[in-house]
Amino acid sequence: MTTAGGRPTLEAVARRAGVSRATVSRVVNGSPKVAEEIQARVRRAVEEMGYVPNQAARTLVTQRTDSIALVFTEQANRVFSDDQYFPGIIFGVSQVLEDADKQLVLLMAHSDAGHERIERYTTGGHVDGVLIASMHGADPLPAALARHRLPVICGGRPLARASLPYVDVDQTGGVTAAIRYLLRSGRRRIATIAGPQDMVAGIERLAAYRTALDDSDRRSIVAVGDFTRASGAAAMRQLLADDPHLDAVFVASDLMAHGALRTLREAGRRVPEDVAVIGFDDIEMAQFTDPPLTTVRQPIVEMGRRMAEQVLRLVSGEPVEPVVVLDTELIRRDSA
Amino acid sequence: MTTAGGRPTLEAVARRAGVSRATVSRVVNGSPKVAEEIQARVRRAVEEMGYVPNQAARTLVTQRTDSIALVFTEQANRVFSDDQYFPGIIFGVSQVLEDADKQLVLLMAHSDAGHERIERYTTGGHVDGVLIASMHGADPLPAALARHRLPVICGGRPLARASLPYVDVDQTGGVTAAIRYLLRSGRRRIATIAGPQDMVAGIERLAAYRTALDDSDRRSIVAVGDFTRASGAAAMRQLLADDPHLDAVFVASDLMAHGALRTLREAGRRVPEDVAVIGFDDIEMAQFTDPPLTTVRQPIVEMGRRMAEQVLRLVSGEPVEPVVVLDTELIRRDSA
DNA sequence: CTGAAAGCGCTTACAG
DNA sequence: CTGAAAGCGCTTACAG
Repeated sequence: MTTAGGRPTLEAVARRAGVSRATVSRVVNGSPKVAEEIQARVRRAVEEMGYVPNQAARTLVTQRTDSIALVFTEQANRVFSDDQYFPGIIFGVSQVLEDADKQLVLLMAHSDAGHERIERYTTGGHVDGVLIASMHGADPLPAALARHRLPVICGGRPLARASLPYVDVDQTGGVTAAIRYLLRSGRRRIATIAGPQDMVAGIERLAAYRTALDDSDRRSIVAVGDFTRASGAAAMRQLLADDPHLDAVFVASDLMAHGALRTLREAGRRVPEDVAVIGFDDIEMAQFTDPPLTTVRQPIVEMGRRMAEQVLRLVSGEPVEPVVVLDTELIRRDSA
Repeated sequence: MTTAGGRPTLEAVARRAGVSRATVSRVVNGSPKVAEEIQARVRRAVEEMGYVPNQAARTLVTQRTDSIALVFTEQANRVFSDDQYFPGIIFGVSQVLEDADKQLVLLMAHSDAGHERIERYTTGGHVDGVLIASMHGADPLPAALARHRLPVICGGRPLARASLPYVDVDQTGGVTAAIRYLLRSGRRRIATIAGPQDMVAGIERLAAYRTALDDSDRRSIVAVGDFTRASGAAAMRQLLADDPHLDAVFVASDLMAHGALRTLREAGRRVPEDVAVIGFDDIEMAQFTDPPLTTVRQPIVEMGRRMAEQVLRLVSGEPVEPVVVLDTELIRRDSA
């Protein structure tokens, strides 16, 4: 009694061990109320036959999949660039899921059809819970998932009205620390390169920049990028054209800051003497730019970990805090 | 007739449409031999009830999962750094799988227990095929999978004796082009920072460097890194200590080259005047280093795509070429 | 503590 | 073209 793939079934193991299917099932699932001796016999049979439970059959009856989906809906340009966000989140999530013996199913959508496929897949009972790693605009997915009563945790505050539990970093605190530092060190014309304004991280960092400047009565000088280096380089050119006398720039991601640094070098501006630059992220690269980048550190891997922990809690019916905010920290290097 | 999760079943749809389960199943699966009118009736019922087939039930009978596993067995330091390899492969694979309506299941192992879990999972009938993205040493996983007759495609030539189909880039061609270029431009002491010597990419790039130098009768000067920036910076320091007069260095990855660039700057060496630097990868960052990096471009996303295409072919019973090698190309910028 | 039996939600020959 | 029925490989009350 083996499957088409040649794998032995519960039935086969039971026969070999001279017990019923039910007993083998209990042993395999670690039920305590099986006689020692029989347990040993079953275990031996399992071992000898290389038995592995068929997950589909198990899922069909238990209604559990032991899988968690991690959803990225993102354009090529960002995933493709060496943005640290994606691998960082994936890494954190996979660590926690690995410990919990859950499977990580990665769902990526690069198109509308892909979006629909993701909705079908997640609401189709393939996974026990969903992690949404990045959202653009008022993504309808979270609400759709909530309607199906699927446990969902978002990375970053969802922009849609639906209130779902999420994990985020203290964007405002980080940006405020950066701007205050610039102010304290005597910078007078502080510009910013903002992130995409359809993403909450982009929106919140820009808002925090504005608020921090308002307090100090400096005027804001803004260009918008999309978190890639190329966009940072272009935004810096625009900023320099808009205000040739700017003496500082807060950049909403390290990658964009890297692009801005190149533009500044090409324009003959010295960093930090002429222009101070502060990034956001503190990816490894920040230590290797010229000059090394002063930046706001956000704990991306930790964010992935917390998201995974929260969804696991939800899956097992425990309550979770609706909002988890992780600390950010200004890391001083040489660029400001 | 709905499931515990509240989702409607085939049975429920059939009842509503006034037909049998078999007929609904045929319509849902696109069987052509169902009367037009009945098809319409069924489709409407499906629509109205928001029916989505239960994948577990389907898998149980068809023995297909419509999922493909992508396996990474890697230390934290590499996944965690902003290495382009992982997201690039994931991106390429996910594009192809998305088009084929297959699911990407990401399997990561950071520990021995994780390794075992992956073997259990993949051989346990959860996926139709496996992609192994990076291997260290003579990883036993490929052989284990082959034993279970699971379709497997490797990224890079497997080091273990087992001969499995793989997709790779033309490592030797790329390295040779780099070294010859250095030679032609009159460099006399050409060092290398090699990748980890338990990975085939590390091994082959070093071997190609040696061969190319042998031909020219220059002696080799070698330091070994692990593909991270920090290791590149350290290796460069060692190289400078070993041979203060070196005038060129071929670095086996762009990230390590970035680290090497910083060390050279700290040591007061000008690039390319004093020391020419050539990297390998051509990730986005290479355009933004100071100076912009001359490097060997390898098509990582394309490699992911090809791996996915191959495994899909295997899954559907078609034959595949045992070896696919993608071209590499020397990209000239300012560092050499 | 152990087993017989029902049932999870599908697909697919087999009849008609 | 359509339906009744068997069966995929498990888990889990229910008896005993």
